[in-house]
Amino acid sequence: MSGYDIRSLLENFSWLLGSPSYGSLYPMLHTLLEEGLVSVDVTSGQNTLSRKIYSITEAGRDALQEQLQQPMPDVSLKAFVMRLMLAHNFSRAKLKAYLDQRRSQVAGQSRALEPVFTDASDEQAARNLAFDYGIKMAEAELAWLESKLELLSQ
Amino acid sequence: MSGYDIRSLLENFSWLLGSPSYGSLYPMLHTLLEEGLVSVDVTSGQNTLSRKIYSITEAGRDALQEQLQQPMPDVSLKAFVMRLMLAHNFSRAKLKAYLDQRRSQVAGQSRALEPVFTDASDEQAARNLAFDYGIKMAEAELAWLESKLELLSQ
DNA sequence: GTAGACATGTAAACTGTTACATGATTTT
DNA sequence: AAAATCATGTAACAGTTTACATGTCTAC
Repeated sequence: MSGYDIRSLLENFSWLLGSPSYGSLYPMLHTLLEEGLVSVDVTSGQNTLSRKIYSITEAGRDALQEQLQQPMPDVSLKAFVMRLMLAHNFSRAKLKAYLDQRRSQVAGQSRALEPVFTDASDEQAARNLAFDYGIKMAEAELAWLESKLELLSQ
Repeated sequence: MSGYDIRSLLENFSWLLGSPSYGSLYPMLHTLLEEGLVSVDVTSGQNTLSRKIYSITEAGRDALQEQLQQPMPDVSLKAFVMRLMLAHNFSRAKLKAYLDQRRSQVAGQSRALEPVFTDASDEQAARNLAFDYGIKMAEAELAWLESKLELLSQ
């Protein structure tokens, strides 16, 4: 994909994982190119329009695989969605293990939220919106994980 | 609250909105103090333990109110959760309008995702996990918004 | 022909994290 | 008495955005 394409794709998910600005995206593509993790194919139109189509190389795929192999350092939603996008680089077993891991994570986060929620419930009902939201979103994610894990175990 | 307390609270939501490091949190509190948007009350223990309890000032509350008044520049989940936490600074009507606004936003984001989802569905089933996740999370959030809006309209 | 989308790129400014430094209190 | 947690803070570094700069293609 081109830098423009990557940004457009990521833009669809901006609410969940944010999307990089061109000021960080283009320099990063240059760096990856230097490191040989991606290759580029410049498709010129009639005139001087240069559309640079980047592709991942074998070395890039290896580096990605290695990254995905490591335990997730960041437990944020953003990190999860990013890995979900790269899920085709997982084997079926790896994907299952990953979703399993996410399930315990979300369950733990939800449990950690509950005491905070009930402790403040008498004072400010409005403030508890965020807690309620967190718990409900965690529930929804757990339901989604369950359904995907069921599909994978068949 | 103290800097430590603020971080602890935000830590509970780190998966949804991330929580700042002390390296950004403490300097920010110093800045707010200089600007008069917060005041500080130093509670010393027996020895030299300094626990600094920060409180929002009138000027701070005004500044916050003004911030919340403005249309949200950032449509990310993080920005939404942050505003939800500050919801007690909204009037009932403002809160309702805000949730309404969020509803159209999420509905739009979900709609924007759907074509991308179906377009690639034949190729890589694994990659579509992220799209499916996005759509299901949007559905769950819309359901949550509906329930809260119903409560507010009573 | 012009407005909007497509397309790439750089540099300054800003924001944030990481690593370090210090010390008290509480729990085992 | 050691370990974990509570508690605050700074400076170097890393990463990102914003603003700028440039030019093509497509639909009206």
